[in-house]
Amino acid sequence: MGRWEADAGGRLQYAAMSLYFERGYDAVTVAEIAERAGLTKRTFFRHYADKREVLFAGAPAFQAGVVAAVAAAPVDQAPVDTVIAALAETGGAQLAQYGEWARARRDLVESSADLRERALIKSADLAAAVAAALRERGVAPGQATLTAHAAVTAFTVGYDRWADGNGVGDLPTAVRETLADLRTALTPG
Amino acid sequence: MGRWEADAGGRLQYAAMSLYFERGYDAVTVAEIAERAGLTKRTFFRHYADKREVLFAGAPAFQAGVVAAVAAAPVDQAPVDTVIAALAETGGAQLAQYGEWARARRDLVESSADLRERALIKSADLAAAVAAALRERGVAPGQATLTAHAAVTAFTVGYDRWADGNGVGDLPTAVRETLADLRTALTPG
DNA sequence: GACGTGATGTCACCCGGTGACATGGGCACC
DNA sequence: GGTGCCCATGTCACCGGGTGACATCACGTC
Repeated sequence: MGRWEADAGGRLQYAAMSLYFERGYDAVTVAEIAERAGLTKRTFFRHYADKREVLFAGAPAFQAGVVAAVAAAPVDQAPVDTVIAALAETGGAQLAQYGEWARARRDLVESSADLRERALIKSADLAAAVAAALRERGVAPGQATLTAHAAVTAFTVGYDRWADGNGVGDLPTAVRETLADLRTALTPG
Repeated sequence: MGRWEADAGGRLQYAAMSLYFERGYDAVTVAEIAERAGLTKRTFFRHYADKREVLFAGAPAFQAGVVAAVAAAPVDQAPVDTVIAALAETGGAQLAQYGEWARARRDLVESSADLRERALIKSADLAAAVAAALRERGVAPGQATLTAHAAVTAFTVGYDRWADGNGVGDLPTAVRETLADLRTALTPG
């Protein structure tokens, strides 16, 4: 490897993020991203399926990590606790390092309907993968779906709260507290 | 009213649904939809913001109905029960009538990533509106967000279960049962 | 040193979506 | 019963995202 300038995908990602932050998502064109990375529009689309996907490059690795953690967890706890632990720890390992970047990225995603949609489907896909992993462990299908959705909701809201604080504090702790709040919200009156 | 052929929006919606069902979402072009409705592409975009939106024309009314039901509910119950009742009853009134159509529509949405994204953001917007309505009633902000998300999840999953059965059975009942399952899923082990 | 391979470039194209401006039928108002 | 306004629609030109087909070119291999 290394015939052309190395790490074309990484350069494209960096160029895209920089331009999105500078000008806003809508005002940036794929041709401009490619140009800044020293490549062409066509090559951009060989590395990223579309203009949105470049902001979610880490999602597959995160999902794989969570699924692996669920599969490897001991079986002596409630499924929802297994999933929350997997999300909190994988998140702490792969996401928390970005610290204050998290908030800027979150604000960017929130600024565009297209990006919000893409973020939502990433969460939905994550929930579906987690549900499948739970079924693999013998959890009833219906319970697996609901458990996965609830845990991912707790994670997403907890991550948001953590990002709101510019990444100070512990991400896993924020997630676990959010799950506790979710349980409170569902307690019958 | 009635200068040109009446109900351009409705004709466009009917033409779009027909073509989507006939050929699949991706294989249909906006120009074709407009042509079948006896209009032009430009007019389509005056009635619907984009090619996806035509499938979610009822969403604003549904959201408004749910928000109104939440606002009008008695205050002597847990917030999550208020929201579930609002979702179940508004859903029963506005959605359940479609019966077997529901499944076909659901399958269509599921067949396209673009449509799945759009469906997800509609749910997210609904949850945000419900959360706002809860805060209006004095529910703490954090609890409002989580309550709304949980209730919308229960509604969505319950609706899916109901649609899987081709719309037989009672939608509100399916939703309430799903909430009960969600509570079970979150019970600490 | 011919050859295959794989990442990139080039080019032409389709389609979703929009801005600007023209058209023409109904309606109010005189 | 004209006159003029309003507004839904049509027309046209354009931009940008996304793709298919084919060329190119550096590198490793035999």
